Amino acid sequence: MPESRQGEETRGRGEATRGPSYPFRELSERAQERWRKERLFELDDPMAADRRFYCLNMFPYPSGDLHVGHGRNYILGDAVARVKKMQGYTVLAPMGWDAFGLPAENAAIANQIHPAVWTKKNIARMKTQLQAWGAMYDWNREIASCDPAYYKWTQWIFLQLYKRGLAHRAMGTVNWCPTDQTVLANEQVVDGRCERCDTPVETRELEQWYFKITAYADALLRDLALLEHWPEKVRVMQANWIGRSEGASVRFPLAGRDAPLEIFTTRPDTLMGATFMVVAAEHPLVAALAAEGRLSPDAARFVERLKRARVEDRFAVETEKEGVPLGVSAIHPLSGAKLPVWVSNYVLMGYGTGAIMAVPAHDQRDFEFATTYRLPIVEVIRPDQEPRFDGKAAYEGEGGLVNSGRFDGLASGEGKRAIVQALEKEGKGEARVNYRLRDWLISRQRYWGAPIPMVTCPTHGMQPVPESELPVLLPDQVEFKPTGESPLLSNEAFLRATCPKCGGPARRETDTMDTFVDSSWYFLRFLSPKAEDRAFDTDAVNRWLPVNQYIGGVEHAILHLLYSRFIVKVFQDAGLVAFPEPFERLFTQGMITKDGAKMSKSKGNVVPPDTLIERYGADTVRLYTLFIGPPEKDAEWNDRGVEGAYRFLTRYWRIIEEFTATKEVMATGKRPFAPSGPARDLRRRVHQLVLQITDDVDRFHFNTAVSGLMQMVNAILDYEAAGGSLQSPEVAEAVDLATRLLAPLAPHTAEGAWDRLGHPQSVVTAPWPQPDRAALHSDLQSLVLQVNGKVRSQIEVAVGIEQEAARAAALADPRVQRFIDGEEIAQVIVVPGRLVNVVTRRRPQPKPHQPKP
RNA sequence: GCCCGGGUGGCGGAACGGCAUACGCAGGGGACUUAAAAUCCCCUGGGGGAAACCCCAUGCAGGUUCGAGUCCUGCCCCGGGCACCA
Repeated sequence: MPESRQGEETRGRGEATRGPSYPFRELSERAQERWRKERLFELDDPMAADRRFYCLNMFPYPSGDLHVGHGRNYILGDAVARVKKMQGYTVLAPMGWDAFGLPAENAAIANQIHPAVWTKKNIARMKTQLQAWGAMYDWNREIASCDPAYYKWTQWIFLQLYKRGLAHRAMGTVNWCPTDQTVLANEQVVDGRCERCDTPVETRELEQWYFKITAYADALLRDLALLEHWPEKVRVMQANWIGRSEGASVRFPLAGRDAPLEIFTTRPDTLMGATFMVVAAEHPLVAALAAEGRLSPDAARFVERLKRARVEDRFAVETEKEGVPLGVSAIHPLSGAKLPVWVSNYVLMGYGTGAIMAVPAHDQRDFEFATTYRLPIVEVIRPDQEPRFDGKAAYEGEGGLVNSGRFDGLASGEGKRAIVQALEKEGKGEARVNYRLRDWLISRQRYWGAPIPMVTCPTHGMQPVPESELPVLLPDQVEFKPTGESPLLSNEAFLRATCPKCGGPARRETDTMDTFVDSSWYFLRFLSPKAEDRAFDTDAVNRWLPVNQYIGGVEHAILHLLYSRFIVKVFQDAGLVAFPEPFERLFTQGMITKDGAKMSKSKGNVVPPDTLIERYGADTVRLYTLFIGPPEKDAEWNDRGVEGAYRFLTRYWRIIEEFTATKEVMATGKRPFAPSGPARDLRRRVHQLVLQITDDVDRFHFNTAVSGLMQMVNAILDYEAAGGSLQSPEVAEAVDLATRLLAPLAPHTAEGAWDRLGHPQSVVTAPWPQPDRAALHSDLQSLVLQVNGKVRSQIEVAVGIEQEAARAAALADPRVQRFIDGEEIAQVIVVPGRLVNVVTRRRPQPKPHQPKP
């Protein structure tokens, strides 16, 4: 659609506009050019900096266009970086690209464009957008995870984990996305669906690569306590995901078989109430029975049906509990009773051992199953009071042990200890901590990722590629077909490798790594982004990390943040870093919605920043984005609201222009002055706002910081309207303070203003203002007068008034007297400097009431 | 079911236990203009009143307190996370 001709001629808005405006285009261009030229955001020597602040936005996936919702993340980060810089820190604020991943490959399949080309194009586009916002990153440190210079070190990290026994290949039941034609990590399955494309996930038995994150389950859980500056919500989510539970591991011998059936339980106190056993369809016992031909046709059919079912149906809570007996008996380890073993859909292979002891009296799931299949139910826990087991539902609480032989009479806690002890003595079990966390499945049957640096030799088997041969380069020439096999299989030259042991021909691993491996260490790379001889500089990262402020979306609360913590812990154990956690402070910003929904192309509610920046300037968009609401909360975008921010900047700029009309005032502004009356009131207000805004930005309350700046500008304009001169020392001071406070939020405008105010240095390097205590001082203050807690009057009194005097003044106030007339004063509360509350003894009769019509 | 958030004008939201509704948007009225836009000024929670002023209102019901949007108890609703986790 052709743009209006007028839009080109006016410097302000797209429509024909006269009247006051401000030259935002010119200001933006000049400011950005200056920042680049003066290299104000570049860090030359990481080891030289003294007061350091590492401010990091989660690096984006280069999907194409950014919208204003993304902008919130970068604007926040940029504002924080600028505030810290003005507060005297050396700031590191780098940016990069999480550039491997499926969308690039899907674009390749759909449009015959190479993923590398598609990605590069998107990076260029998004970089332009980030710069248009005025977000200033140290572009000298830009990295992209698809760059061989980067993924060489992702591969190196794989080898370090392999060396430490933390990377292994294993057969297992894995999540399979039929649309993306690849396996998924547990963390990438949401409600039984692929987190990326929402396709119901299936399971497959495949051999895959895993990182042993479970070895760090305990440390990852324990060190959440160190993350006091993380949102509580994120810590809770991670703790739930790790899912630690204490209990016991118990081995039930199987009649006629060597291997016992091992189970995990959190309730060893209910052991004597176990009346049957249940295993998952994927349990090795089922496979063994099948192999021996001892699986009944019924059981075989049942197991097959379960394995084929979609994950979302199979594991939904509402799904009916179904089962089939396996015809095998387990021997109770303490009572020796024979317990039938069943296979059922309600036991999951992915948790514990994939087998349970069923205690129907004290577990609702077991109870439902026992009821359905008429299996015996034995009550073994009986509390002193109701509720207790009543035969209608399981009693899941604690209580005294009954029907438990020699354990009768013990309380649950004692019973747990006693039973575990008895099991240990018999060699049938022991206390055990179990985690919900599974190992991290990192191999993907896709092209656009870092190749896993392994080869298979016919004689020496699986061998790691020597570090000296890294990177294993991703070949350009492959066929992109959604076959479910890695496209790398189509490149013969890539497949040919040599065995590092014998030098003979070997076959290269064709799986690539999950992109979350790429992003679990990038924050370390920024300190030495171009280093060719190491992944990162240990001295530099030890000096700069943990990241002081990490900013990103809450959608990464588990995946990226857990993986990064894991990798850093591995590095700490390997002596590569000297800190236990990568991110000191985490801020998760809320989503920006439009028409009540998350912005997406398919919904057609995306607000692109480009036209807004064109029409109102980057600073307007920045200010509105910060003003829209508390940054941690979701907010609804309102195009009209943008105009409010624009009007504010226009008013501010008018002051700047009119003020600088006479520069001599600047000189007087520097001189000490003790104004009185309106000038003094203006100073007090302005310095109060300095205090408030400083507090606001320190606490990430950017919405109220913007509001504070609006109030400051309103105060100056009110001062002028009341007859005050803009060419006055008090306005000179107000303008100076407002400009510095505005600098992190609307940097282009503030930069231009700072220049007009006669400063040779950029406002980026100006010091953050301090309020003048003397200016804050006042001789008079208002005292709120209440009667029985209701505000009835307000008086002006001298600051520091004695309590007794305040009390007397309150009681003397005519309006107060009207309300206490004839009533006895019970009490007078004086809050110094704030209020006086006169409390009367209430009259017994109610106040006269208006009769209803 | 369990664990986090949250519920304040027409809307986004503000408020160390102390003047609820700051700031902005929208709306109404006015000034300027041939007119419109832009800009500027005034009004704008509900009810009553000519006015002074009074009453009511922060999801609901209680409680603590001289005083509660804020703290406590119980509920309702909305958003998010986890979930046959043994």
